[in-house]
Amino acid sequence: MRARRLIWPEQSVAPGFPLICEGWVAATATLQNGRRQIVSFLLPGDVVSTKLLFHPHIDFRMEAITDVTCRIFDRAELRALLFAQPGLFDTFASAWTEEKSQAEQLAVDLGRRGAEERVARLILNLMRRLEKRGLVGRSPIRFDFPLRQYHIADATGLTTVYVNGILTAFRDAGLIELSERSLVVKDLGGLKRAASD
Amino acid sequence: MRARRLIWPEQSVAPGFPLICEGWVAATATLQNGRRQIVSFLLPGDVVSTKLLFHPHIDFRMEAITDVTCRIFDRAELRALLFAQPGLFDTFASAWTEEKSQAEQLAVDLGRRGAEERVARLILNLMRRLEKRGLVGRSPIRFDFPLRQYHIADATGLTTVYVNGILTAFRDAGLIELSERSLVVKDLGGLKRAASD
DNA sequence: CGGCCCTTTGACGGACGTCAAATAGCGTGG
DNA sequence: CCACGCTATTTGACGTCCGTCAAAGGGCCG
Repeated sequence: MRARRLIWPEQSVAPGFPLICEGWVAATATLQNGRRQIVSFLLPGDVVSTKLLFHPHIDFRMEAITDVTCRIFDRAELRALLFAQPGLFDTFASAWTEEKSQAEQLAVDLGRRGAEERVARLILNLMRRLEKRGLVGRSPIRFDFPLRQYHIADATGLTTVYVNGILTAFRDAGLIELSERSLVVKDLGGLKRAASD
Repeated sequence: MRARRLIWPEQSVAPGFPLICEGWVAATATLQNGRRQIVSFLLPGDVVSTKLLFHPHIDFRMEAITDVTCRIFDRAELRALLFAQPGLFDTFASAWTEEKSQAEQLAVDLGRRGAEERVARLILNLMRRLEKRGLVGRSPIRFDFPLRQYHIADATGLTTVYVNGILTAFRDAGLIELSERSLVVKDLGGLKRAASD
């Protein structure tokens, strides 16, 4: 699927159990007044949502940030496999747990953290998730970062204008470099400190 | 367990798979700087967390709001039962899905809604959940509401002072009556409007 | 009756949003 | 290859929502 395209609209029915192979996807909620909140980013290797195994209903607008390829499994088939293989079920349970934990952490961040903390934590979270996939380069710490500033704003509950100020502050403080859809963490300790983490 | 007592501290190990029989519980995250965020309220009939079936690790501080009684099931036993009875698994999957959905909705509210909306939505959410259990009286719409204003503040990411202002505004607008740990919704339509819902 | 916790109220401050305009990138078509 | 238009970034001035601080009532329990 092409970048910046809607993959699935809100309240639609998923065609099966999709897994992201390449690219980044945003799961976005839209309110009446037009405000948007990104509930999660899906990275390569991520399942769209574990709940789709049992409820084919998509809760959020799914939007391709980059070009995306995904593979769609058959629900019934996969479900049968899950019950047949004990180890596979545990893997699935872990993914499930991880999803919920991410959502709860997001709520805590949005409820009780300041703007800089939120942005710093978003960057660090994405970094950690990409690290598990071997998608982060070491010395310097570098990874693909296709998010626009409005993605960051929608994910952190801020405005693009304010996010922009925070990013330039981070740059000026020598914490990160960000250009060409690529992010370099120049001062990991400093960034973690900004994230209170 | 007695009201206002800690049931389980953060990062502890649950003794099994607990179900709340009576009373209200708050699942709370605490940050270094002392700020708190309530991630969910547990009402009578709620499972503490579906993930405890597979990972006995408690992520949040569990605090009794009222006196609480709960029943603790054996993990292994329940897990076996789950795979044996097909219908039971679906019920479980629904509870799982519901938990995640609640967490995501909370994130959206905290990220993109104003203070009044958040408070109104909290009240309506609790009302809907209590309704399913038959714990809401009709004409007038009335239910037990044991939350202190600081609970509301911690759940909505606000301060007690500001929450207080909102509640008096709701009272002055004739939307609710709140006293003696009991809440009457006097103008459901108005409250829903305040919640943009 | 006294102490503690909770609620209520007011004045003030700050973090973040809004509005606006200029600049910079980026893709598309001639 | 250049020109054009759209979209994204950047910057500044100003506004507002909500937080902070402080103090004065209420309620409840010992």
